[in-house]
Parts: sequence; C-alpha cells; structure tokens
Amino acid sequence: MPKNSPSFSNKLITWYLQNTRDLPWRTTNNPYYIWLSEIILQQTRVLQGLPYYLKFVETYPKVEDLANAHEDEIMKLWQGLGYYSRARNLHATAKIVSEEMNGAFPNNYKDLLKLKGVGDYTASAIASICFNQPEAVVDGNVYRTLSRVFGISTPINTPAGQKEFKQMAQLLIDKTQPGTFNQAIMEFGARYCVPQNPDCPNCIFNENCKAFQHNKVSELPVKIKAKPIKKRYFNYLVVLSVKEKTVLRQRTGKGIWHRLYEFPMIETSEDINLPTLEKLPKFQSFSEEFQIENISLYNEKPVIHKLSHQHLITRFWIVESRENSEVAIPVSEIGNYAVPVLIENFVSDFFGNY
DNA sequence: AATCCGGGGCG
DNA sequence: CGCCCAGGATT
Repeated sequence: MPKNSPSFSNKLITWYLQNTRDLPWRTTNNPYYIWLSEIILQQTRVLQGLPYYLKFVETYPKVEDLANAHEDEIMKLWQGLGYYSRARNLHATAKIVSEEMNGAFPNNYKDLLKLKGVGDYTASAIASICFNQPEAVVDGNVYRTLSRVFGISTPINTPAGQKEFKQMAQLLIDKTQPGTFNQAIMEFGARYCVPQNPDCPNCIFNENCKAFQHNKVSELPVKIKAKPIKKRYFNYLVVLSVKEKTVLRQRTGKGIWHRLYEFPMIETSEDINLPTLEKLPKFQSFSEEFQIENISLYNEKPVIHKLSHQHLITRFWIVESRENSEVAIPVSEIGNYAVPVLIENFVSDFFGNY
C-alpha cells in the first residue's frame, strides 16, 4: 500500500492544473452534463465521444428534453458510438430523474449507483465532481497509473483486482478536492502514463515508480487474456422495389445492435453462394413474402466488419422485388433510422450519400 | 467468475 | 494484427 499518499496526490494535482485540456464538461458542475459526459465516455476515447457530447447537449439541453425524446431519435444520435445499451439506459435514467426525482439527480454515491447504466466508476465521478464526495474513480487510466507507480501485478479485470485498486485509490484521493484529484489521475493516465511507450525518463513520478525502477513498465498493468474472436456470417437481403422502396427490420432480443435497424438478414455457419442461399428455408419464405424477381451479389469479396469480440463476414444480396410490401420504406428515408456502422457504410457505398 | 456488448486509433 | 479506450449488465 502507498505510504506517500500526500506527495502523490499533491504532485498529481499540480501536474493536472498545468496540463488541463479544454473540454466542455470541465466548465460545469451540473450533474446532468457530467452524467451525460461520463456515460458517453465509458470505454470511449475523449476525441471519439466529444462530438456526440456536443450533439446531445445541443439537442437535449435539459434532462427533461432527453426524457421526453423518442428512443429511436436517441438511438439515431448515438449511432456509430457503439455499446448501444448505454443509449437505452441513458433514456431510462433520464425518465426516472425527470419524472420521479423532480428533475434532480441523486446527490450521493450510494443513490447514484442505483441508476441504470451507472456503475462504481460513473457514480464516483458524479459524486466527486458535482457533490464533492471523496469517492475515487477507477477507470483504465487509474488501473494503469497505480499498477505501475506502486508495482501492483494483481490482474485488473478480476473482482479481486477491482477491489484492490478501488481501495488504493480511496487511500490516495485528496478528500478536500476529490473531483479534481479524480480528473487529474485520469488525465495523467490518458496523457502521460499511456499504454505503449510512455515517456518515463521525464515523468514526475519516475523516482518513486516501482515499474520504472524494476523495468516492468511494459508488463503492467496485468490483464487476463480475452477469449479468441469468433467469426459470424451475415447475409443481408437488400430489397429494391420498382418504386424505390426497401425493407428495414429492427433488431430485438439479445445480442449486438439491440434496437438498431438493418436489412433483413440470414445468419449462416459459413460463407455461402447464391445456390446455397436459395435453398435456405428462411430465404424461401422471405422470397415468397416479397415476390422476388431477381437476386445478385453486391460484393464479390465479403465485407469483414470487425467488432471487439467478433468478426462479421458479410454478404449483401440485392433483391429486386415486384410487390410493394406494406412494411417497405422509401430508400430516401433510410437515413432516418439508427443503423450499425456496417449498414451505414454499405448504404453510402451502394446508394450514395443523400 | 465469465461473458457479452462497438467502433476507432495506434504502433 | 493486437491492444486499449474517462465500464456496466447479465448469468
């Protein structure tokens, strides 16, 4: 356990005050804006989340605006950011705060933790930044910085590791300015104690850093290996009717892209050709429903869409249809629906930007 | 304790 | 190509 807590905290905060990025959520203590920024930034780089934060603040200036919005509209704004359960939980929590809490967020760690989509990290961030509570945040930056400076090799992605690092951070936090401390240690991890090739010779902690002293910077933090990536095979059926209409379906149930829209899709256990596709029972019922006249393969080489834990080997089949089904929508309206990046890429490729 | 959930940037 | 990102929910 660290013995030089005051020194660590003071040096860290001094560094932070001299190296503060100008970010929009740093100019407010409004819990709504802090909460919004923290949800958006979960597992997301600041530069990737920033434009989304600006869009949401502009579209929904108050939590009531977010609560009263339609989920489809929120999903559309969230499109491209990934981990879409965040957007659904965002809406649910906005409704709770707006309708059951009189528009005021809980003002303490324990009650913040009860909100959907708010875990230990986010509750600690809001409690410290907005309400000056001494709750230490532990995000990826904190794991990395503490494991190196104090030479902790407990795997960070285990309950034991999470507990140990949370306790360490609690000991280190400056209780007179917890919000500043929390943002300082995250900023330090993001800007200085970076994952690959940090500038240790010039680091403010290098004389005390266990990892630097023992030449183990590249070995910390320790993380249990992830499972191998799975391959899946998606066959999209892109309907084109004579009246320039197509068909989208909303994904429901469990799995990726929940509540996003996509073309009708048949998943197979391997990459298939047209004769094989036409024999599939799911395709035959689809073919009858939409009066298919002709089918052609759009992409000669499959599109390989890479997610963190699975690769999607994708074929787009262009299906010319005679009938105008009631569920068909004009092609020009596809852009109104929240779709996965895989679909967005295909649409702009095939239909062009509109 | 294990598993799932996106997309993008970087070396 | 592997690693990681201002994590959380579910089982």
